[in-house]
Amino acid sequence: MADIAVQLPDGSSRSVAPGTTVAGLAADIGAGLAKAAISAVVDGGERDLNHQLVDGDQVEIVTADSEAGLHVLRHSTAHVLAQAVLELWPGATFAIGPPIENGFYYDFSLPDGQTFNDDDLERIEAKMRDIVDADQPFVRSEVPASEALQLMADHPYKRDIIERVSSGAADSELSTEVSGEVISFYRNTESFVDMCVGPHVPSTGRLGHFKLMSVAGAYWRGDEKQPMLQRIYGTAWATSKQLKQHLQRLQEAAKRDHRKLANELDLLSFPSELGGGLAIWHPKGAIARKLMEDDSRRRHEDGGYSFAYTPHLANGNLFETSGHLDFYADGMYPPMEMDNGTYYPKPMNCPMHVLVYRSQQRSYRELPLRLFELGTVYRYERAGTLHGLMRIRGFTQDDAHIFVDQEGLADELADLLNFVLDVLRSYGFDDFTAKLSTRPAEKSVGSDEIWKLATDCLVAALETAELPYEVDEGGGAFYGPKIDVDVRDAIGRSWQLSTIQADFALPERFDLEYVASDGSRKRPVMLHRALMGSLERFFGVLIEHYAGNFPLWLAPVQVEILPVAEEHASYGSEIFDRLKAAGFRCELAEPSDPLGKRIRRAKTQKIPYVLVVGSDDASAKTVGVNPRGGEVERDVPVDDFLARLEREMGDRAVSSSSSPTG
RNA sequence: GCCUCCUUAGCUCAGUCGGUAGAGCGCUUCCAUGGUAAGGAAGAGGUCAACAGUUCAAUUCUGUUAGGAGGCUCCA
Repeated sequence: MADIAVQLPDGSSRSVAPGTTVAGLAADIGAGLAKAAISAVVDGGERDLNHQLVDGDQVEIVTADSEAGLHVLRHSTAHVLAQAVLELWPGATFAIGPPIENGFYYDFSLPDGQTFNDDDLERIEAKMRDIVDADQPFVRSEVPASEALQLMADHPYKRDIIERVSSGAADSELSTEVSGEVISFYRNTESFVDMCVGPHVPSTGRLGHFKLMSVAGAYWRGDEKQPMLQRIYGTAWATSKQLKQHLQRLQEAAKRDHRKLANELDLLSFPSELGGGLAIWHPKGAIARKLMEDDSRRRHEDGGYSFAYTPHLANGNLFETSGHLDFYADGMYPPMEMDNGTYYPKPMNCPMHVLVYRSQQRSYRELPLRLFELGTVYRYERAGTLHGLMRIRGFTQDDAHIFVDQEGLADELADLLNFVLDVLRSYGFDDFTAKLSTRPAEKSVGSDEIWKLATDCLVAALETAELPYEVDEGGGAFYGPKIDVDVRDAIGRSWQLSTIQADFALPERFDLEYVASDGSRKRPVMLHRALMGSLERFFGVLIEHYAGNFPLWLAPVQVEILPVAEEHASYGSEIFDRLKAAGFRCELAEPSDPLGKRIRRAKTQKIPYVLVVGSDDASAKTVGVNPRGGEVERDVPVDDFLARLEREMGDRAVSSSSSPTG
């Protein structure tokens, strides 16, 4: 029989004997590849290593160092998890177990309402190691749906999947489980078989660099009304080194956790007496916050914004008109009955800014009218969703509402996006991605023309700013399109911070107008935008981004001055006075504790500069400089050190000196 | 709201197979005067998250509540 030819990804063709499997092809190409091979993509479809090739196949061999290969490893590890659980808990049933970022999970339901606890994870993991050591093959078979239902007779969730798939109702969530007319299964032993599209590693011996991480509840099909299953999360990698690195990354992230650092650096706290999701800012956190607020106000002043102040409570009528009581009541704090009205803590600032706009007749000459406020709002977030500063019930937005005519929309949005990026850059973020959310299919307010105009302007702004973006087609709110800006932090995590949202609904609801140049009454477009989002959350992100090492301008204490001994105390306070007069935040540590102890204390507080001053310094008017993360420098003239501080402040130094008027 | 886990001194954590508790840091006082990451000693500090139940006895076991962590769901 003649050889068959298969195409490789580099465009070359290779002849192999008929009946050759993917594994055989890999071995034919090289021993290294044979060893690294996990699965293959044949003519666009994922296949196992023992899949037989036919003439003309386009073959790409997948190895564990690729994302696809890791996916297969993780998926196979999930099967091993399921096998272990089903062996350890007779009568247990299983649902789905897909690979996810960094690992996998599997959902189970245990008999008699049993649940997993943390100790169970160790038992399960030990059982999984046994299965890996046994090097069981993953044997594929394909059967029609009717037979599949019999095979999974004891597993109602699997049967549910089969029924949904065979009726064509399956969604993408199940794409790793089943697809198509026939249902495929992978059998590892006489007793363990799992329904699965595959592909899988050839045998469990290929696995092993995994760790079970946690147990959690998860609703069947992600639906609150469905039964809650027991989900086990694990992480899995191609090598033990990768696994170790992943666990180290988790540790690094844990070290930066803003809740931990906020406590260690005495920035703020969440006393239980206050209630969940509410923070108090301690003096050191409050200084940083004030600096952020001052910086924000200065930038808005320079950027042509007018300021507004609005109260924390409003009569319910306002939120009736704005529509928040219709659409957002679940997110609002409960009402207070008083006088002859019902009052609510405000969940948004926008209705109040609308009232500012409407307080007088507006002319086109006033547009764009930009109203800015550090506005504190209260939202009822469900108890289980609260998370430090990241998800909180009372918070302050750097909120602005811009009222603009259609002619001015394009310029305003372009300027606005630059303004956003400038602010983010000033906090050391430089890796941005954006998401454009467009008109939803179901229902929306506003004409086709206005939607098109606003969306086009947003696209133009993104392109002018050369910001990479993806489009969430139909993902916008019913009242207008928006741009979300994500930033990547110092350890590569992505945070959604800024939002620019067009709103065609509120101007309508509040009947907003301006007088156009031809004397006619027109309706403005309203833009909502927040740069930092909430100050609280932004500060949380900053703490993690900087790992608590705030840049000089933002550090609660910028310089710690340590006189070596009692006799240097007066020189120490001389330095303190000079730095303070120059506008820097300093602390002078009395020499009652040993020098080493005082240095350690300042270092653990992550203070940017520790100055040690002794006899040499007093006579020569110098300081010893111990910079955060740098080498000790001796005999630095005080003037030089001051100049260095001022340089490092950059354009933030402006806030401490009075700007000329006139 | 749901699932799992957690709550012991100001902080970080031990511990008690049921007989009301310890360490380090921090704080106070005394000694030590030290040139770049923890000097020494003494002292104060706890209704073992709260409430209820079982028990001769509960910080420990059980239940409820509150708060926290990780998930799920939610985030107009």
